[in-house]
Amino acid sequence: MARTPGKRAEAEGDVRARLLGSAAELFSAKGYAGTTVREIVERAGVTKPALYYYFRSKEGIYLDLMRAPLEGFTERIESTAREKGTSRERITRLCLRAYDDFVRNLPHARILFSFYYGPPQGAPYVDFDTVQLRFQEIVAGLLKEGIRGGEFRRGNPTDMMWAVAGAVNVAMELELCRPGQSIGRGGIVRMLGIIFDGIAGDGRGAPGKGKRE
Amino acid sequence: MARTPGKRAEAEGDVRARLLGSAAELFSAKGYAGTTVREIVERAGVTKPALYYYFRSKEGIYLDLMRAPLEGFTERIESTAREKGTSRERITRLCLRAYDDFVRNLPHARILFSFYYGPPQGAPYVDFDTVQLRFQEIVAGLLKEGIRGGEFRRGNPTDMMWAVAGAVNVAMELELCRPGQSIGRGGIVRMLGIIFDGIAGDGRGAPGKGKRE
DNA sequence: GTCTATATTGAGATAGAC
DNA sequence: GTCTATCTCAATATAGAC
Repeated sequence: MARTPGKRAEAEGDVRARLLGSAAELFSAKGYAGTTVREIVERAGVTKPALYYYFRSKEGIYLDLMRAPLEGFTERIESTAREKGTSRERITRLCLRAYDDFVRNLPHARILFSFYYGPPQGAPYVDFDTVQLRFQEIVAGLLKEGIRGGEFRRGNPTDMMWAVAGAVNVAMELELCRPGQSIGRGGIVRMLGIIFDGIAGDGRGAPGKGKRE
Repeated sequence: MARTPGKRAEAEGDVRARLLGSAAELFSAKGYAGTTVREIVERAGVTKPALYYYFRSKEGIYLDLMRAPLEGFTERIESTAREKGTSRERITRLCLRAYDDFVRNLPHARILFSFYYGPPQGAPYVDFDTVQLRFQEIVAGLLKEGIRGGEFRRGNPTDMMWAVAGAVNVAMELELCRPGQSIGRGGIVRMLGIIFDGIAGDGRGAPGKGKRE
């Protein structure tokens, strides 16, 4: 709980915080199973018992690490979804907000993704699905609104949602796996533009600008 | 090399093949680091020295396992890309072919994905990037052709490629992470339809069918 | 609170019999 | 070719001094 720093508060600051930072980097780079307690404490400049003192186990420091970035994400997304605008604007804004959150917590996101797409590696379960499902529901809801209001064509909102989610995923995955080639926020806006306006056309207009004749 | 089965060829067949199958399932389910050779040999109904006899190490069986599904993929994709049709048909066919290959080798694909999105877990490097890049190049090439030929609007073919790749990825990831909700080949065709024709429109036509007035 | 030193377990790998 | 039995090492975790 409330921590009273010991007699000698070292230059680098709180031992607990250093351990958390060290664990984030290592889990992110080498995975849960691939990271050893020895590495975590060495990078933090302390010894093993310090880790076992603050967190009860390797699982403990992992869970403490993952709690923070997931908390609040859903609230931020839901509040963003309530902001005004056309359906198109609101969907774009929502995707950018999710992407911003992702980039802001890149090391944590890397860990979450590696468990989502990969095996659990013996790490304790962290509920990522609920957050993701909520995002998908909200996008699908905005698409339905857009269809009902005549802003979008009739069609299956679930399929549309997956196309949108695919675009956001691609941007995140590039940021994760090919940082040099990342297409960033601009890329998301351009991909969404393509999804909204389509690739097929009269061969003269550019997507997002090509008006019907 | 050529294998001469020992005096007693057991009911279940080749020990080597059983070991490979066992390793595929376990690596796929628990990751490389999370899988022990003890588990592999137990599931195969043999003992450790058998594994070390056929493959020289844990790394050895892993590499033997991953070689097969990657070999030939690029050739199949390139040959598919040469088949006739409109750009739109050819892109759709290409995406479906890649997806079919993915589904056919699901356990191997799961392992590849877990290393692509996650940390290497101490497993030896397998070149997945080259295969993926080639696929992306081919899709981008078909998109450029479609633009040049007037079938598609002008626009950035790289952005279009990412939108297409995102759709294929989503279908693969659903198959991988939510098999019950998988949207399958039909889902890919519908998402590509949305990407080609766009979501925005006159509010009356359905994507893929909505003709200009 | 943080250390040194150690217990304990389970991993990958091998020697050598058959 | 496949086994039993074992080696070696590194991992998580802890006891106990300061």
